[in-house]
Amino acid sequence: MIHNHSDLLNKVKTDLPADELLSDLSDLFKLFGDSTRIKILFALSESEMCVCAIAELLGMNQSAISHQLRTLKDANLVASRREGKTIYYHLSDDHVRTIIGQGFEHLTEKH
Amino acid sequence: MIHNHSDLLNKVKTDLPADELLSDLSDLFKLFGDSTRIKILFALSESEMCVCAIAELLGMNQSAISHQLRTLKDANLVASRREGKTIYYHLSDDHVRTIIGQGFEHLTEKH
DNA sequence: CGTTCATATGATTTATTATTCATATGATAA
DNA sequence: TTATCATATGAATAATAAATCATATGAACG
Repeated sequence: MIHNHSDLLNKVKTDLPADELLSDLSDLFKLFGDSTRIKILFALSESEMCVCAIAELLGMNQSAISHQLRTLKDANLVASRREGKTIYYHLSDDHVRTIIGQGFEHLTEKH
Repeated sequence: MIHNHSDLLNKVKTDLPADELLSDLSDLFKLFGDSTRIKILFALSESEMCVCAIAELLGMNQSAISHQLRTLKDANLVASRREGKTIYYHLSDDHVRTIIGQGFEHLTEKH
């Protein structure tokens, strides 16, 4: 750490957002960083779905899906409505589609 | 799983990308889903930096930063060049900025 | 009511991953 | 060549989190 970069450090340090914001940001991306959740979000970007439909679509058990839906709901990425015994989930806003779309572009645009 | 949603399932199933692609997508987001890596990427979006500068900026030891840079390099999110004993890292393309920007927007646009 | 269906939840197990420590590599300069 | 500086790497530890199992909740309907 001898070699000098204090000028650069000061510059970057002032531009870097607060730790808490960066932590929130990584927490957000973490939600997209699991294949089960990405599949759920992708499915919901097509259509509102109930829990057991998602479970059947992904070939996973109901409990696992419920846990992940809870995570996504706590983060306000999805919302739900009840209709009798069934609970339907949907994306809570369009940012989810945009973020996934950007990731997709990154993957597919690479040669 | 008695209640019927096979029509919906068939529709969504055809639109859902292949498992491998969705897995790649979550792997991509996973890289942004760690606060150390997000900080590194953010810093590099300001300026090319050497390893020890990043370590000093984040208040972490050199080894931890090196390990994370390796992860980011393996995923082609960052690239490096050598100048004498020093190795400078930079973002490998603009998608990184775009993806982080989208996440940022999502966070800040919420009331 | 009690039963059934759809979903949620808590606890446990299992798997994954970030950081640390010690050491290796690789370039430079004396 | 030896010493030093900057970085990389392997192994081990520690922390986090996903899936599973068993069970709880809560609505509808006989």
